[in-house]
Amino acid sequence: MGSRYKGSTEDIRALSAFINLTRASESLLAAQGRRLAKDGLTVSQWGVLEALYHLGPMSQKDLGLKLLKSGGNITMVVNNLEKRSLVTRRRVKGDRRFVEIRLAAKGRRIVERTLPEHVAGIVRDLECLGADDQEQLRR
Amino acid sequence: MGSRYKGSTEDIRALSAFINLTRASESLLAAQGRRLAKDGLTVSQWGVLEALYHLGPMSQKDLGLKLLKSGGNITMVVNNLEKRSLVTRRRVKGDRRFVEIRLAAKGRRIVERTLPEHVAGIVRDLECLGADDQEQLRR
DNA sequence: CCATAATATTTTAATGTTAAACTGTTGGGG
DNA sequence: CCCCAACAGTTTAACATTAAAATATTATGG
Repeated sequence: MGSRYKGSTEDIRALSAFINLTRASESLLAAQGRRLAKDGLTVSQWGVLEALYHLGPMSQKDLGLKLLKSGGNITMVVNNLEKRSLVTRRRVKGDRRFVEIRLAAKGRRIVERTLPEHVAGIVRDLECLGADDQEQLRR
Repeated sequence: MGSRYKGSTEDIRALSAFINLTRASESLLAAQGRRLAKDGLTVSQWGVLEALYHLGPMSQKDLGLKLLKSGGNITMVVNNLEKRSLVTRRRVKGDRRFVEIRLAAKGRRIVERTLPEHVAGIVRDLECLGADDQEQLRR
């Protein structure tokens, strides 16, 4: 949004807040993307791997709910992870509609090797904000 | 990011702030996307139209700097706007490397018709935050 | 003047993203 | 028992996004 909209004071305040929130978020996400790219991963792929690592195997449906993404999107991201043998797909016995996604050994090794570094990156990116600001962000 | 990472208190605070910032931003952007979809526009297309409306004709290079997007991306978004006659492309006399993008009459009408409504939407989405919070967001 | 570096844009290949249509599978009501 | 609604996943079409290679144009140092 441009900064030249001629509106009320509240309008300008809201637009400015919107722009800054969006810019800050994009900037953090881009920084994380650059770090992940060094390990050949995208932000979405990392989201899936980390969810599986912390929560265990789950269906694509659950991954979509967890990551707030559409079913079609999860299919695509899981495809790309499966191609590289980072996760496995298995039809669920008993209800063959579901597919259970599971971290493969290779995927688990990558998560365990890179998790500390990626957490450290986020902490570093956010340390410019004081602890109070970070708390505030969690309103 | 999952909420189960076993790390220090600062780690958890930073991760939590990161998640909330990202979620909030995605949620606002999604709401704006839904509003824009009613007018057949995407968030990116709206960004270009609004920049041209408020700042006047400019090169794709400048659009990219303004919107923080890659050159290839601007080419694509402008293509889609050009197809629908919302903007025009013109090689710049004097330096034919540049392409000047200009709001077409149809594009200008759309912006003028929908700008107030989209600004109102953002204000509405952010009014859950007090004025102080919005100010804080502009740190 | 000219070879070459720099610059703006386009193209390409890969991934992400959604909505909507489509394919199987399951469960329930008649 | 069987039809059909509900549900999980896949596919498709359209758009977004980037990095990197390719094109075209301009500027510049020698």
